[in-house]
Amino acid sequence: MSLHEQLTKHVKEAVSQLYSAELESVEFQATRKDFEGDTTVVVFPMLKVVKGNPVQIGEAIGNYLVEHMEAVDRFNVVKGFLNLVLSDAYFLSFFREVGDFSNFGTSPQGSDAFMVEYSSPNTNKPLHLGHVRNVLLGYSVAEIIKAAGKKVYKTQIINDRGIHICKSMLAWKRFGNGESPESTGLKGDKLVGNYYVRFDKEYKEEIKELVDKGMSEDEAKAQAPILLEAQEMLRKWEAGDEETVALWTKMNNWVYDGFAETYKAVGVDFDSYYYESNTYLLGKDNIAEGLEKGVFYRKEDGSVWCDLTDEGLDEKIVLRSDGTAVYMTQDIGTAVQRVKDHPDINGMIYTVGNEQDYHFKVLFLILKKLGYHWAENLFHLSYGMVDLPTGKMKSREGTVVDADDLILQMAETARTISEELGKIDDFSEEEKENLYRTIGLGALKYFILKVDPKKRILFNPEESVDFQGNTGPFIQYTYARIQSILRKAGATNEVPVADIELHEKERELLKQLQLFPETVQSAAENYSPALIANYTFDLVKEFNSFYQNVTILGAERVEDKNFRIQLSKAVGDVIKTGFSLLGITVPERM
RNA sequence: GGUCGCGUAGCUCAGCUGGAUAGAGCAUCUGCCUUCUAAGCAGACGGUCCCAGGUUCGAAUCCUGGCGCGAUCACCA
Repeated sequence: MSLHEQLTKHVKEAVSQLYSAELESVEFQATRKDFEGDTTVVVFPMLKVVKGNPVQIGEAIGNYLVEHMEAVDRFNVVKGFLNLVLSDAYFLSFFREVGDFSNFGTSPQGSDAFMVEYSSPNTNKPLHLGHVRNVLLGYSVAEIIKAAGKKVYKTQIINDRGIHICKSMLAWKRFGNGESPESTGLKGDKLVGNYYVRFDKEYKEEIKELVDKGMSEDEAKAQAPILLEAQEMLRKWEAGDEETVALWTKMNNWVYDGFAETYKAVGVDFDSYYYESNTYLLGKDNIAEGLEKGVFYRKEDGSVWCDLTDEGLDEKIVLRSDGTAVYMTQDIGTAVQRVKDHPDINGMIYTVGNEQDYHFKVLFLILKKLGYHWAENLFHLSYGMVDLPTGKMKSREGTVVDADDLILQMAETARTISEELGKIDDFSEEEKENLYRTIGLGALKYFILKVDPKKRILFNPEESVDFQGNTGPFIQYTYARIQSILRKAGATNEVPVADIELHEKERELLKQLQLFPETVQSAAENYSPALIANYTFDLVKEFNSFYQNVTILGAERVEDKNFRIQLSKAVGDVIKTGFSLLGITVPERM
């Protein structure tokens, strides 16, 4: 039973015995820094069932708790707030019970399985900062859910077909002179991306020419020869034209190789891949099924619709009049297919930008109407755009922050700072490069994940990302600092923790450590890596304060020294676990 | 125009299902390395929580109406 559960029980008893009234629940909050106490019972809500002065009620309950609970040492009442001071024995027993903190806060895997979709790129351009946010969020949420005891499948849907893919194919065919990643030394996704940009350039020139000849802007956009040719290419692809499909396969593979490199650099992975070229025809059976069930209806022209006006939404098309699939059809089919492929799935999380909020609202509703049991557990992990000071990023116009460049740049910043500090001069070149990458990625990931996903992020490449204060490197630094202490301390893990009197800073640390498991649960329930980031930051701040104010290795009494070393190790373990949930690794030295 | 999201210190952000004098970091300014890593610690400065009503013993938080920013309203994906 957790402390709050025990307290709740006793507070209810107290109220029952003293006032013969029954409380529904007891409200707690963290005690404010300016008052003495470790946790606070709020008396005000009790006034509904207990008549009287909140201070007196607080005093009475406080006395009862001190008498009946060993964990409660003493208390004070301010207004309607009953501040409880917990006993050292309570904190020490918590610390002893956990013992090994290396997996503290995480739950063993249960049978409930979830699928997390993220990344989901187009195969006509390299990954940029927007994808980075997506990938980091998706990966982190997957790890958090895993830590909360669920089985997780990470997946993505790859948009590998369509007119936009044909555009880069066509430009390469026309202007590429047979260039390849090997011949140019370019990453495959970069090479293909260049041709996508090239297409747009040619397209714009053709439009301009046509407009100069007197055509209207709209007409010119529709009639530009290069566009017509791309559309023809798409038709050929759909018809299975050998040459087109071969080119498509070749160029997509270049892109996949490039993506794989980027994913590896970022440190994310996937358990399965779904390709739109395989799934874009899916869903028609589900539409037929829905028609039978009366979930959908057919219009005169043959198109099929879902009426969502009762839910406050519109009517939504799910199948074109010519019988072909739309985006929605495909997404219905893909979802069903995924559950077929993984029968233990009981829910799915889609990491997709907030411009698709409406789409997913509709998709989830339709899947529910179709009666799938797992449709109750669908979540759109929606996130805000990453904007630059100059405005929105546009691949076609080349105004993007490239993911690979960004990672390199962050590592460079780490190098500059590290070299100035000169603490790792004895490292080999390879060790140094690894460390710079670790720190650079730590800075970038933390920068993005500490923010509520719903909020837009303004990324200023000039000002870059901080390495001080509430940042990844600050937390990594604290971890390295702890490891340094542990190296100097030698092995003390097996020494039992004595019944010592706790220092204020030690109490604060133990309190913070205690919060970790519920933080992980809460992060999983809210799909929020930011909760983990903020928790870890608070823990680290607390530790640094402890570190600067209390000597660890220099403690006079050996019991204090042993405890402080073990406490430091526990904090290090939790930092490591917390950061692993954000996809951030921690260095032994920095 | 309809719908959804966001609006908290100069800047970047925390503030869970309403609770004490609204918190961090950056920036600015003060101190602290002969002692466990100063990417640190201790402190100062900095706020009409967008505005106006309402509910409540109590509102940054909930409700209503405005304002500002963004997204979205295709037989596109």
